Amino acid sequence: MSRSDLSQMTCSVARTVEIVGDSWTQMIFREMFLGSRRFDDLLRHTGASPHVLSQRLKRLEAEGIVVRRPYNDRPPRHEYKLTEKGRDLWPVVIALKSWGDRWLDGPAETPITLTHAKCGQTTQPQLVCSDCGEPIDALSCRASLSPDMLRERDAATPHRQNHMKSER
Amino acid sequence: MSRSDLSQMTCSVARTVEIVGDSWTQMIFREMFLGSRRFDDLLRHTGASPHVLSQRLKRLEAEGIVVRRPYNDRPPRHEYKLTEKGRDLWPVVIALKSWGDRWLDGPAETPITLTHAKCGQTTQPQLVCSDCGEPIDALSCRASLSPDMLRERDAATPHRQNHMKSER
DNA sequence: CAAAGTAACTTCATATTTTGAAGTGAGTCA
DNA sequence: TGACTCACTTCAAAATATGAAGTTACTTTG
Repeated sequence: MSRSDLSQMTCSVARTVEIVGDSWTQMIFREMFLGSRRFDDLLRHTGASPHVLSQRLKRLEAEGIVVRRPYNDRPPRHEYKLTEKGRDLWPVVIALKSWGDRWLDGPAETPITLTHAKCGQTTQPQLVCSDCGEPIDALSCRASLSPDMLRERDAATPHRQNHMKSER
Repeated sequence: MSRSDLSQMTCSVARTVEIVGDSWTQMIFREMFLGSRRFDDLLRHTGASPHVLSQRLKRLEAEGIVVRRPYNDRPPRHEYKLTEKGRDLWPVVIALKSWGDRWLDGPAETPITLTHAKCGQTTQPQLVCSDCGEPIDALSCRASLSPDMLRERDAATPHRQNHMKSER
């Protein structure tokens, strides 16, 4: 039982990070949202090693985020597709892209341009309040924690315990 | 020059992932958005080891995402704060939280509740089109890639080169 | 004023993971 | 028959993480 087990935490951010919080997984999502389906395409386009890609895809499959299925019988060929659960991670990738476009030096031309099918316009997705519809950011929101989560956050970590308390 | 160098890529997602695409960094952001400033608080609340926390904070400081500054001279004490560049990563953390709340089994009560200061209501931030204001998702958008990025994506990776081409 | 505590780290030995290259197997294509 | 493609697996070496313990510079408590 190495590493602090994020998957058992109360916090939904922690549990999500445990599943999708690594570079290659995030690169895989970018690629899948751009349309890659096949192992070799993901390999070439993400730059991951075959070993890492294989591990990540297995994990994502086990989590129900991608499905692996044959698209050809002879020779046996497989493709990986995002499930609805997987497609719903789109906002994560978009948030990464938006931040990079704004804050990192890059090419003059935005590397990925999004077009909204319904309105036909180029779009830069924005976060808004579900209640009033106004744009929302870190400074305009207050977070409150459930009792369970407060308890968990206050608990001491394995290393660095509270030595003094209760010899009892 | 180990590992494929994501920081040199054209894609803004790749360059962002290189900086913030690991579990502990993402846990640090969650914590800082919840108000933690001090090393020991981040240590306790994220569950990271001191070594990892120290490395990550140095990195984030070098990237201008957090600032380290004294809040006390005698004894010397420091705090870490998000810069505007750092605060602007809020949508990433919110996207992770929203996905976790929707898709992962967790406690009945949402561990983190957000309240929008301006309208005073509980909110679940949503992504909308910057042009028409309608909710937007993976299926309602089309991505197009810049020539630079297309070229990069098609290039062969270091391992797995194209052996046959151009004996001359 | 000595002992205990606290914040913010660093160091260290061990364990785990990643990397990059090479290999494998099933089947097609020329 | 031989070359090739896809989808991986295996491997050794390198990099990174883990968890415990130690360090430094002070303050607080008895």
